[in-house]
Amino acid sequence: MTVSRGPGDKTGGDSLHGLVEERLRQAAQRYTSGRRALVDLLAQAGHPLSIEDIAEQAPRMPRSSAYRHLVDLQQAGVVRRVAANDGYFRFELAEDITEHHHHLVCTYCGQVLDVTPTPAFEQAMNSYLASLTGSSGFVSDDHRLDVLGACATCNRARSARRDQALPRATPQPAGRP
Amino acid sequence: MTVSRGPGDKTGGDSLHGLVEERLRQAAQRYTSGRRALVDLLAQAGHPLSIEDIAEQAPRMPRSSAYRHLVDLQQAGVVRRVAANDGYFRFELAEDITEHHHHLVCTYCGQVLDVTPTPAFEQAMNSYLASLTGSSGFVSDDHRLDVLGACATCNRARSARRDQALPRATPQPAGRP
DNA sequence: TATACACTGAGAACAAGTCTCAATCCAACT
DNA sequence: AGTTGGATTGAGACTTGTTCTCAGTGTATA
Repeated sequence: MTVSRGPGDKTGGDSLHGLVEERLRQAAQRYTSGRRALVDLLAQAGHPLSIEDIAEQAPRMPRSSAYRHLVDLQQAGVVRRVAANDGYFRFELAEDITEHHHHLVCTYCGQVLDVTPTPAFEQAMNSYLASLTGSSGFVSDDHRLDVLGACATCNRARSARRDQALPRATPQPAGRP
Repeated sequence: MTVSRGPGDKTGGDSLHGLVEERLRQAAQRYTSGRRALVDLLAQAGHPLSIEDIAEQAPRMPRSSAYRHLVDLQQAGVVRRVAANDGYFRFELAEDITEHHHHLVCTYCGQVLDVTPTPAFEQAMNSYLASLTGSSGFVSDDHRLDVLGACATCNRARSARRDQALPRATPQPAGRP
């Protein structure tokens, strides 16, 4: 498997913007500069972005516009909204635009990394999902696997000083999560 | 695998309350009637409950108390808070009190069901998680798998009238999700 | 009984995400 | 070039799940 921090395989070159433009057109929407900037951000990040991340990297874009663009792009099948464990939404490009992946969620620093599963594991996953329908009647359209743990950096810090407990990321988010 | 709607294997009888009381004691907290009522609710549900579910089934309990109990129980390692795809939190008993399970999330009616994975799949999962450490340096403590799709009821409705699109659960939650 | 501290209820406060509305942009047509 | 209709945008008000505050109540220990 590969851990990526850049755009997925299918997002290289200009095919990404062509694809997005086509999907927006099918939804009777335009591919304006604001929306293009958002898609660029998501493609370059290579991992789900929070609205805070987006505001940092695109300070000129009002949040209401960012949220609206994300809704529009989601409805056009370009963006997927994922609920992280801290209760805040994060946004990423749809999997059929990048590629199927899972998330490595570091519970110490809060970082989310993308990881592409091995074919062997995806095969096991698919036969498992198929068996669900037989036993429960549940028909699966999609799945999401989040692996919780410590990223390489935090793990090094953790083993460097085993006597001290590392602080966890956002244990009790203040205000409305 | 089994799809459960009742308490997990380890929650039968009175061992559940003894275990919870012990964990609360270790956190210097009491196992009061309000907290016991919440634990009973979660154990009987057998699937993650929203604050709305809890308010329905325990109308006498103020929400502020319910939230506070859930925070306390979470800190004592009794309850786990899960972020559903609609942006609302749901609450369930910790896995080491019930048993390891995954979630079937119906994207039509919003229902969340628990499902216990097959040993074969869990074995594939474990070797996959182990391989992550080698390739990325990420050390996994835990994982969560959510299967998105249509539950048996919604799937029947979906195939009964293929010409009509079924409404999706909370596609655009009004106000603050 | 006295004391200390944990627990509870009621409601205020907070903030992520959504909605409203007036202004602006853009494509298509004349 | 000018018009027109509809999509897009920015600013800010609004909604509402969740957390915080505070005064009052319960409870264990001495």
